[in-house]
Formats: sequence, C-alpha cells, structure tokens
Amino acid sequence: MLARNRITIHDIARHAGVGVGTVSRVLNNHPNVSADTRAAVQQSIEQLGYRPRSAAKALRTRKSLAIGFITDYIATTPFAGNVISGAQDVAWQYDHILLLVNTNGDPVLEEAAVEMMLAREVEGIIYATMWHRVVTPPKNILETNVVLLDCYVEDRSLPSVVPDELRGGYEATARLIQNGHRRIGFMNHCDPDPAQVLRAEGYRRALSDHGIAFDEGLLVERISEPSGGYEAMRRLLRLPELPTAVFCYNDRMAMGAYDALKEQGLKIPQDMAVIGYDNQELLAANLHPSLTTMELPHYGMGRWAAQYLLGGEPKPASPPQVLLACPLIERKSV
Amino acid sequence: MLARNRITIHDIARHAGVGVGTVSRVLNNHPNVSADTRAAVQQSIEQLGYRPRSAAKALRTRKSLAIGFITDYIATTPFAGNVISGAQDVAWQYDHILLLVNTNGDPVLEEAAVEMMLAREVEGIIYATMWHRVVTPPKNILETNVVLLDCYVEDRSLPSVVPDELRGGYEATARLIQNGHRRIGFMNHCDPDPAQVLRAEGYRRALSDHGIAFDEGLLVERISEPSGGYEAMRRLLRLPELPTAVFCYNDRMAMGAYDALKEQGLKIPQDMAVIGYDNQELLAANLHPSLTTMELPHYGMGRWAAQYLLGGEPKPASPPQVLLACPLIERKSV
DNA sequence: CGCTATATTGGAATCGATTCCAATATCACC
DNA sequence: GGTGATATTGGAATCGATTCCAATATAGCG
Repeated sequence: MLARNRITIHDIARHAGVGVGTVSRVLNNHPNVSADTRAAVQQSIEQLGYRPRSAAKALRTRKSLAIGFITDYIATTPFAGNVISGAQDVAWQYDHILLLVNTNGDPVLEEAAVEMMLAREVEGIIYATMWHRVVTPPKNILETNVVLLDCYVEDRSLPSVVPDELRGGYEATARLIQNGHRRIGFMNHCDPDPAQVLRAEGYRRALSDHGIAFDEGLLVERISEPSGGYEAMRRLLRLPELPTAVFCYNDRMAMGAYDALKEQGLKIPQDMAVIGYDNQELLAANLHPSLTTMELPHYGMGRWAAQYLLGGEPKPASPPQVLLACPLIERKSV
Repeated sequence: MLARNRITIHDIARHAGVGVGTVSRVLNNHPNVSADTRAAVQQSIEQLGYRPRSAAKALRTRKSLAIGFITDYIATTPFAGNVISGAQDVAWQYDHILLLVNTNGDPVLEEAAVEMMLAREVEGIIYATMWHRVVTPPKNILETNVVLLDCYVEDRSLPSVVPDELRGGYEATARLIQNGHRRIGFMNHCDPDPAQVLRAEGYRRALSDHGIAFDEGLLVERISEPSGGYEAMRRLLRLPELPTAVFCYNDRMAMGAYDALKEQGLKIPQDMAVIGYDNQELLAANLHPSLTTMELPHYGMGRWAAQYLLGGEPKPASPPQVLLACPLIERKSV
C-alpha cells in the first residue's frame, strides 16, 4: 500500500460539502458553478493546501501539457541557451513545460529520447541542432508533431525553422557596399553546409544587384575558426589589388582576421572594414574595435518552433520551412 | 468521448491470451513469469506496437521519473549547456527526464515553476544559477528534494554543490609561484560575491604558504569585464615595482589585461605571465597566446546534483555543501 | 398557480497502468 | 497416490483527476 497522505479532489469535495464534479469544475473554471459554491470550494482548496496531481489529469485527458526538446550539442555552443529560452517562454505561455534531452548526436539516444517523449504523450517535439544543417531524425518522431530547428530534412517533408542565411549574406554585403566599399573580400567556411552555401549566394547577389562583378580572388575558403580567418586574411592581403572590406563567415574567423590585420598594422575599419556573422557576444562585443555582425535568430527560432507546436493553427498540408531574418548588429568595425 | 485507438495493456493481454497482471509483470521484468509466457507477451507487444502510457504508470506508482531543473539566466552565459548536460547524463542513467524551466531570475515565475513541478511529482529539483552566489529559492521548493547548484542559501540549510573557489584561487597562484614568480598581481572583481571573496582568500593563502608577503598594491578591484581588466592591468603597470605575473578574476578580465599589455609592448608570458578563471573556451583558447585558466566544474556540478537526487543514498541529516575542484587548464600564457 | 426552460449539482464511469490476493498448476518426496 | 511447498497466473481494486448524465432547484411567464 502506498502512502496516502496527499490531499485529493475528494477531500476537497468532502470538506466543502459538494461533489467531486463541482470541485473539478471550479478547478477548471467551468462557467456553470454558482458564485457561492465556487468561493466555498476555493476556500477549501486554499485551506487544505490542495495541489492537483498532473498524472491523473494527464491520464484522463490524454494531455501532458509538455513538449519535448531534443538537441544535439548543448554544451559546445553558447547558442543553446537562447534557443531553449525562446521555446520555454512560449511553452510557458501555453502552460506547457519543456522535456529536455541532449543527445550529443547519438542516434540511439535520440530514438530512446523520442520513445520516452511519446510515452509521455507530449504535444510535439522540437528537434534542434546547434548549427544549421541537414538531418535525419529517428523515424519514430513522426508519431507526434515535430518541428526541426536550425536544421531540416533533405526532402523538406517536415516543418522547420532556420536562419535566413541568404538574406543575411546579402545584407551584410549590402551594408558594406552602402558604406562605399566596392572591393569586398569574403572568407567562407571550407565545407559546404547550408550556411556556407547560402551566405556565399547572398554575397554574390548583393554584388551583382549593385553592379559589382564577382571576383574569384576575393573569395577564400578556410576552416571556420580564428586560425582559418587569420590565414584567409593573409591570403587576401597578398592580393595585388587589396579589398577595402571583408565579410567573414563567422565571428571566430573575423577574430583571426583581426589578428592578421593588426599584424600588418592595418586599422579597422579605416583600412579594412570587417563584418562577421553569428554575433557571439563574448567575442564580437569585446574585440577592438567591436565587431559589426549578423545575429543568428536563436531566440526567435525557439519561439517560432514552440508556437508552431502549441499555437493550434491547423498544420498546413505541405510543411513550411520558415526563414527567420538575421538582424545586423552594428558595432565599430564597419 | 475521447479517441480510443491507442493500444493498452488490455489489448496485449487479450492478444497474448493472458491476464493484464501478467503483461505488467513482463513489462517490469518481474521474475515470476514463465519463459514461454514472457516470450508470447513480448511478441504481442512487438506485434501490436504497444507503448506504455507513462501517465497511467505515474498515477498508480506515484513516480514521475522526472527531475526538475530551474535555472536563472540560461541564455546569457555559455555555461548553461555544460550544467544541463551533466544533469541530463545522470538523469538518463536512472531513466529520468529533465523538466526544464528558465526563469530569468523572476521570483514569481520561479514559484510557479516549482508548483508545476510539484504537481508533476518530480523526484527532486535542481535549482541552478549561472554564477556562484547566495540565493533564496521559493519556499514551496521545500516540499520536495532540492539541490542548489552554483549557489547556496545563507544559512546552508539546503544541500548545494559549488566550485571550490578558494582552492582554485590557491592553485592558480601556486602555479605562478612554482614558475618562479614572486610578485604576483591579482585583479579581482569589485563586488563581493563568493567567487570574489574566496579566490582572493586562496591567493593570499598561497602567497603566505610560500613565504611571500601580501602586498596591498598588487590587488586591484574592477568590474569583471574586459574593460575592467584593461584598467586593472594599466594600474598594475604603473606600479614602481612591476609584478611579473597576474592572476585574473576571470577570462574576460584577462582579455582586457592582454590588451593593456600588448599596448605597452609587453610579451606574454615572457614579460608577464597571465592566468585566468572560468575557462571560457571561445575566449581562452583563441587569445594570443592562448590563456591558461581555471575551469569551472559545470558539467561536474550538473552530474553531482542529479546524482544526489537520484542516487538513493539516504540524505544526511545536515545538508552537505560539496566543493568541486576547478582544474587548471594549461595553455600558453604562463 | 402550474408548467416549461434554465441553472446547478452529485456521483458513477472512465482513463491505463500496477499490485495484491486467491486460485490453479506443477513438483518433490515419501 | 497423497501431501505440502512452490511456481504461475487471472483479475479486481486502486491511483486521482474529468466528464457526462440524470436529478434537483430556480426562474420566467401566461
């Protein structure tokens, strides 16, 4: 026999001298309860310190008031917090809680996590990655509602929300052009992924829209770390005709670029304007001069994903891929 | 009437030609089931694609197989991921899931979060902060098991796990002494908090244990950001007798210190050894030279907290405050 | 005043698991 | 074959909420 100390709806009913149905109606704000009864019940609830057991409610109503959040590398990027924060804020608005599982990209764990969430009858699952890419989530995830966050499936058969990398690349470049730059270097990541491809495409379109010819030599691909940025910048500085601005694939590469520029005694932004991507606060705000960059909409993606699951709008027949803008964060490097 | 499509234990029982009790026994690996029956039931489960509903189980057993995780500023530090990752790894080991709520430090939200977790009958709650400090959690949290993580209550009446700041300060300083330094500056944060006080204490003890007199002038307090570090370093460089090493309250201050040193044409570590605190990868690994620093045991605290809640060891009468070591991360600045 | 329409209310049935008890089957042993 | 001990098993009761139906109270109206 289990401990049976906890106050239940029956205790309240007895204490208030009403039936359990009435108590339930009060709890759920049903309209058909007289003001007097309602007050009496509420007082009993208060007095006895009653707290409804959500398991019982979930069993009866088949609603767990929870959404699952599966992510890959929560610990290796500073972005996770923003995504979670966004999802959580919306979930909370709808009285839902987040069930979180971090998988380190392990497919076995992923499947087990989904299984656990299905057993708990979540309202849906947010499947989030820490960098924009193509994924193949476990098949069992299809048994509930899903949103992919910062990723998508090859055939776009699942709804997803991702940063608008193309437009981001476009706007970063356009910003430099507006400032009078016409020779603009672009240091890109060297492995193709959505961000790599789309930011480059945005760069090209911005150039062409402004009547600037694309110059192969101004595009340098390296690993997306400070060392890659350093190398890329040195490469650009060896060009016969120097660029006057660079657009960097991310802030970490920009950091390397800064080093190369300072080494050559070049001033930012006077001799070379620099624009980054990602808005890694810690870095971008503290470099000298502080780095102008494009912000990834992590918080917004978190919100959008949760809203999609909980918003109650009928799901469109063809799953959407929503692109969220990457706002320009103006600092001192342009 | 609700949709009643889902397979239940009764369906399995009927399909396998046994009673529901037997199915339950198979599901829970009870010993008293014959091999034949077990196999038959398992086959039915497989065949019908049965998945137990955790709400029903939770209702009956009064166990939700979940722990709550309440945190304050998940989005503003890169540490959150490590803490969560640690807690989650252990929770998973015990077949538990994390219910996550981020509160942005709002006490109203905190209390509501606890309430929700109590309603869900979590095994316990991890109350985590993103920097080491004294807190006052909502009172209702006492109705379940709690562990404070990276924080504690004034009167130490709740179990907590925090970094061993004193020892960290000691070891950072000792490391510099071992390298032959005798005049060691210390740039500290200017507001008192556990880290600020204890790291300073560690610094002093290390000096005194090695027969070095504490010199007031070598201690500079500024805000714990790059700008503060920059100022502090300049201050130290104006001293009549220069230090040959600095211990910085955190990596961000160290970053500012780097700037001041470079400005003066001083080489790290030849002219000045620098040691930081926090091990903010993004920063510490990418500075030039890379920064030697003390790592905060975020992952470990996450693990410890979850283990404390789930490990099943009887809780000691007087709640423990566990100190986790901050390992020295050797890089190139010492 | 009598009758219907409406507002409240009580409480049994239900959700889907676990668990305990009693019933039956099987076995060992004399 | 008989007896008691042990291994399996079925199924009713239970966890604590919601919900629906029927019952009662009240109001409105001619």
